Amino acid sequence: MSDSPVKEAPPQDFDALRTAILERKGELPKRLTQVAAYALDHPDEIAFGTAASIALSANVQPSTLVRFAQHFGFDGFSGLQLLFRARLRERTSSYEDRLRTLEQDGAALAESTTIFNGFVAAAHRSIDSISAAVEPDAFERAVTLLAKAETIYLIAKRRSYPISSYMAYAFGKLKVRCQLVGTSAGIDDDMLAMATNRDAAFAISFSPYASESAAQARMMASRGIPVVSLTDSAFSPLAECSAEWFEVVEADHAGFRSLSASMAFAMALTVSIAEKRRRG
Amino acid sequence: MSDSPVKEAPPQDFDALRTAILERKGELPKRLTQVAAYALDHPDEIAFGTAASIALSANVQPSTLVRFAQHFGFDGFSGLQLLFRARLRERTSSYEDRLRTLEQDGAALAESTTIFNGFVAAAHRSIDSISAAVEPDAFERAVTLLAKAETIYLIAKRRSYPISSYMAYAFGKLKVRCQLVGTSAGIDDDMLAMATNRDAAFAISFSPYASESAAQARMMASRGIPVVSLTDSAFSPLAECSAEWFEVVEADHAGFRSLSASMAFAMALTVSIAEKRRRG
DNA sequence: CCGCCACTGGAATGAACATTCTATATTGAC
DNA sequence: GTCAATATAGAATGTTCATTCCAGTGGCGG
Repeated sequence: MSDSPVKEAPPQDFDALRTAILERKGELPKRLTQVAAYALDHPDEIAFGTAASIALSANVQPSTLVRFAQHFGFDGFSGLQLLFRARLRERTSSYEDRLRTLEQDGAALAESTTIFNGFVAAAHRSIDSISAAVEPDAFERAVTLLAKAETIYLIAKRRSYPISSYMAYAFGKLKVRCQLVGTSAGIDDDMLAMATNRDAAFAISFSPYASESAAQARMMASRGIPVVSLTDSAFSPLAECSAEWFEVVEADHAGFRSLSASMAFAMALTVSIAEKRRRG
Repeated sequence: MSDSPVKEAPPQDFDALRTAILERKGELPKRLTQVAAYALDHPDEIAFGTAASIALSANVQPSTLVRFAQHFGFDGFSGLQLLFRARLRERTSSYEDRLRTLEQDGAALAESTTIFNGFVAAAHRSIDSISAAVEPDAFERAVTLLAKAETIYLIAKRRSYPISSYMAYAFGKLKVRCQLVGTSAGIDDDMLAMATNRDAAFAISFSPYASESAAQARMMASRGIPVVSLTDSAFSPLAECSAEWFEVVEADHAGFRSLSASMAFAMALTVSIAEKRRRG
């Protein structure tokens, strides 16, 4: 009893655990060695399975798993399992742990620095996620579609507007004809009315969706004008009326999103379109 | 009872489920739609969480999750959860070979894919570089300076305009008074003339520098109005007349720059200012 | 205006689960 | 060879969880 409260601290991340296991694997009892080997060989099983199912496939008793976890300082098996799950999550976005370290520093730093670091990390994650989410084939189809349009109509309101306005600027430089919709009040619908089916539209809208943008995109689609869209959820009203649509989930910091990933996407699209045109 | 045993078969993999959800999202009741949106937007949460924890963060009842799963032919929530877990298992590998394609650039890939990858990589580099280049102390001083201004004048033309327009949008949401300069032709100087030394300005300009922006910033400075600026070189005309200035070098791809890093910086600044004000 | 039906929230239920406990087995020392 | 100490198996326990059930609500058609 006298020394049991002196619990050694459990490893905080998967790598630390892995190291600890390898260090101590020589001095571990037979069954625990067995568990150790199984854990390192089948980490996914540990992450998803229940104690019973893991015990079965590792040929040990469930209680052995618990004792194994306790040997490494965890309260029980569940605590250990968390590390295996966290590992799977982070596989996807390697910047998540960096973000966490940044957030931990928070205490000593000025608040503005914390916010800055937060946005930098969020931007990184967003860009990782967009590069995973965009299908090269779909992107190519969207480029083809927009490249053969006579005029590209850019539909965007509110938060999305800065993106379309930069696209309009770049299109101008690249000598691609485009029409920015949503700039000054009132005349939007008149401009859209001039679109023919030799044109195409690119719409951007993030939650909460501006109902106008959705309505305008739908209208274009119903007139046979192909619509490509960028949005943040498969549930966006834009998705259903678009010939091609892309999902970008901007990671947020404290509820605010920077448009970093969307900007990268928009530029890639813009330049790709111009390039495709230039080649005929 | 007569037809309830005729259960429709549940989707067998994540993509099938996703498709099914999107198909039926129109005819789903309110709460189930909410779950559907949450599920597609936060698949990782569903994979790892418990029904209770997921219900909490999706703002529904646990029972709703079960009903949702049953609507799609599963026995219960657990069956649906299996799909989300399977997806995560598979993604580990698919994410890795996505990275591999990113590296073996050019060879067999469509040009648009190369361009896309290029912009993603450029965005990453830009953000890395800005997080290294911005001095926390200078950032803090800039925030302090702008936070105590009555009105913040945002000066930006051309390529920088999308950034300032997003800042203006965010400031609006955050109830910080600001004035966007450079929007419609002609009245800029009149607006700036109204600025007092209780105000402040934030100017953005990248090479090739719009001479107007530089002139306007200089004019503000000469009237004792503090100017903070974001630019891409120490030789920028903005640097010399600014109380604080920051350098962001957007990595370019094929000569075109996305504004990813500038956007992250702008949002960090905007939110920091609002936060500082809120605290008094 | 009334009654029906689908939807929803919340509590009740029962199953699955991790953990603990105890009897038994194994190991190593003297 | 015997004893002590540690490890292990398997049953018992108490908790957490998904699921079910029921009452209340709102909307729609008669």
